[in-house]
Amino acid sequence: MKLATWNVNSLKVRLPHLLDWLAREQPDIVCLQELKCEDASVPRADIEAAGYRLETHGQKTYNGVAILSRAPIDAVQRNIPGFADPQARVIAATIGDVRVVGAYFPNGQAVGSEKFAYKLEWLTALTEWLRGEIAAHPKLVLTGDFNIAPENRDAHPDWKEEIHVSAPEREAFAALTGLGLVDAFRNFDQPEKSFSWWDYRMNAFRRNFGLRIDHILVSAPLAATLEQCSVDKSTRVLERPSDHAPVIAVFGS
DNA sequence: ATGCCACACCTTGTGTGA
Repeated sequence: MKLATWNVNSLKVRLPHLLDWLAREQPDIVCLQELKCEDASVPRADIEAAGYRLETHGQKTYNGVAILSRAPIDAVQRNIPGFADPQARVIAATIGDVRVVGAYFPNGQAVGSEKFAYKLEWLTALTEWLRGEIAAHPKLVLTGDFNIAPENRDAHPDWKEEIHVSAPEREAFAALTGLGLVDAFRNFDQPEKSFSWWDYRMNAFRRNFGLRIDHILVSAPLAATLEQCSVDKSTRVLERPSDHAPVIAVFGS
C-alpha cells in the first residue's frame, strides 16, 4: 500500500501536475491540502477518470483538504468533532481497515500572535480527538502539512524564524507522537537536510533552504509494516510548482 | 525594514502563506 501527502497550494492550478503525478506514482491513498476551492469547484471528473474516489472538505480562497483513494472511502469525518472551526483543515475516513486523517495544520504566523494561539488550541483539540480514534482504529495514519519542523535537523540551519520550530509547537508535535504514532520518515535512514517545503522566494529550492513540515505519522501496527518513506522532489522542479513536495510512504501487507 | 514569489479575490491592491 502506497500512501502520500501533498500540499498542492491550489488544486485548480496544480491539477495538471497532480494528474501526471498520480499516473506516475500510482499511490493507493493521497491526502491533499490547500485546495483553495469549494467542494462544488473541485475537478472531480478529472480525478475520478484517473482512477480515484475522492472526498473533499473545501473552502474558498484558503485551506481545504481532500482524501483520494483507489479503494472505497467510508465513515468520512470533516473537521475535529467538538471543535467549532470556520476553517476547513481536517478530513478523516476509513479505507479498508485503516483510519486516515488528513490535515492542514494552522500556520501560526508568528509566535505569540492570535493565530499562534489558534494553532495551539487546534493542536490540543486534534490530539484529544485522536486519542479516541487510535483506540477505535488500531491502524491509523495522521498525515498532512503539519507546519511544524519537529527537530533541528528538520529546518535549514539558516532558518531564523521562530515559527514552525518553536518549543510550544514541538511540544504539541511530541504530544501527537506520544499517542503512539511514529514519524514514518524517521523510521528510515535519510539524507541530511531533507525538507518538504521551500519558499518560492530567494531561490530557496535551488539552495535547499527549506523545512520538513509535511509528515506521515502511523500507529504501531502500521509502523511494523513500513517499507519506505521519502520526499518526492520531482514535482518541485516543474513549471509553476507547489511550494511543497509530496511525501510518500510504502507499507507491506 | 522590506521585498523578494505565488495564489485568490465581485482583483487593478491586499491578505495570507511558512
